[in-house]
Amino acid sequence: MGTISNALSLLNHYSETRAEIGLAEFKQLSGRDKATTYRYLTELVDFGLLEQDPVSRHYRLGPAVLRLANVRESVFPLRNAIQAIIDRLSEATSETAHASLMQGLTLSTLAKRESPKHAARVSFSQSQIIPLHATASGLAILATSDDKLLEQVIKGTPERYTVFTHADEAALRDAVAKAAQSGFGISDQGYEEEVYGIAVPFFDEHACAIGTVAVACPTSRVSPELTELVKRELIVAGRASTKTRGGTIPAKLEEAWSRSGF
Amino acid sequence: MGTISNALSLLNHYSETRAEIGLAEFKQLSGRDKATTYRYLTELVDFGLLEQDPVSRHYRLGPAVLRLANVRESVFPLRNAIQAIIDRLSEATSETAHASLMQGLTLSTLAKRESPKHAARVSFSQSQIIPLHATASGLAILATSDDKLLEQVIKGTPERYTVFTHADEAALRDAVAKAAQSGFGISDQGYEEEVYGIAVPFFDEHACAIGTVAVACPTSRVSPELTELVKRELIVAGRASTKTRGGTIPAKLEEAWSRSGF
DNA sequence: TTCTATCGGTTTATTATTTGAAATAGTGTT
DNA sequence: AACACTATTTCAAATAATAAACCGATAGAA
Repeated sequence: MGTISNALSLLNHYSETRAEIGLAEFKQLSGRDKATTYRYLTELVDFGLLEQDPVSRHYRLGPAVLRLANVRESVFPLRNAIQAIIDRLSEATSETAHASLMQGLTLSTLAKRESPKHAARVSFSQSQIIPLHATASGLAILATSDDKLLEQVIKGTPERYTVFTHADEAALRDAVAKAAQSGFGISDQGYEEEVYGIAVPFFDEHACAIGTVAVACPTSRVSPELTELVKRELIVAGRASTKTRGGTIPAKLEEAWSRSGF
Repeated sequence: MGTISNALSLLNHYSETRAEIGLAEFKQLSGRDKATTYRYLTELVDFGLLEQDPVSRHYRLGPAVLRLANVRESVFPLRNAIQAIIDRLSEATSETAHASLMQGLTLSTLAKRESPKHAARVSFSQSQIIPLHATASGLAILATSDDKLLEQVIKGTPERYTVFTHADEAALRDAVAKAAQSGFGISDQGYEEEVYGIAVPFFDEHACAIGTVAVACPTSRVSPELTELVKRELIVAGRASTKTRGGTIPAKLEEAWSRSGF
């Protein structure tokens, strides 16, 4: 750990519940010399990563973090980052992977990749609008969102796509409960015949599910080994997507995953 | 300038038009040794301010900037609210509007919007660091801040950007005095040719100017009607921004505005 | 008031770390 | 094979960190 890392690590002491930190407190937190801490702070202020309250003389996160975040988003929006995650997910599982973003009461595809490993694979339209009640991604969202969302979906009289679709209220509630319990949204031919999907959501800074990453494969290829691998990779992808967004994963979901043995 | 400032200044090379930068390019840009540059970069990557593309090995702004921005916004919400104000301002004036925050002796862009009404419009880089002496926003700040700020700017030998830049002390003092008198910072091609800007500051709870809202338009489109409209809308936007921040507008500025007939 | 303690900020000499330049390896391109 | 680039090493020279002391302001207690 060099000087830069030491100085930057000061920034990690800020959180939603810690907006301002004074010099003495920083000296305490970092364990370094007061003069050094002070020099770190003034350099961070000079760059704008921190700013100093003129009256309390305490330090808080500065305008530069906003400026940099603006640049990153305008140049490297969420989509590109998620695409990379999806590519990796598809590569690791040798199956079709996709990411979607919440859009009203549906999900819209954000990125996808079909693995070239298998000729028989699930194909996805980039422009597809995905219903919440009939897909793995939808169940993952419903299981980790406010209950009001589920009630809205039920009120909208979910469409039946296949004989396996959870089109009636009881079946849907049951599927959502199962997803909440396991930490994975799973759809066995609920949207299209012969397609088995597994999904996990990713989250924004309020631990609110904003989208999903998912893997879809032909039912003929489903096996305990494959689902185990897919689930493991989905957790990685879900974490990465959440991190990219600067979000946090709710503790409930982490618990569900560890209940499921991950 | 210490190590930290040197390392952080690498981040300033990113902009909307520069998403990824490689090691050799950074060495060029920073003028430092290759090994040092490399050490800087790896430390910035470790913290997450940068991330490295696994294939091109180039560096781009990392997830930490989003995380930090989220923390700052959740604890000190400003950007989202100001963005809405800027959108409205741009909509109402059919011109490019932007907001900036004080950062040391410069301003850093917080939000912007270009009106789609005109094909010929002023484009703004989100990453831009704005000098105080040459821009409408800067003059608005200088006119409503402690005189010490102006003295510091003068001591810093203001750079000349165009033939219109108030680069000498007398011209700058005059421009600031005019801004204080009228209540508006105005820059006629002081920073960029063909760009006319008008700005008003917004304030914190100590009636201290912390940022600006501004409108920029091509000089060819400037007219009494437009400047009148822009000024009216700027006052609205400045009040709204100040209110969002929980600040108060100094009586002096209110008087200047009413002197100007608003 | 005066004494004391705390906090932000600054200085100093000594000690420890970082830097720069050059040399070297690996990698992918032309 | 030559080239351009990232990555890593070496070590004398340059720079930063440390600890301790000190300043000035502020706040509370005697």
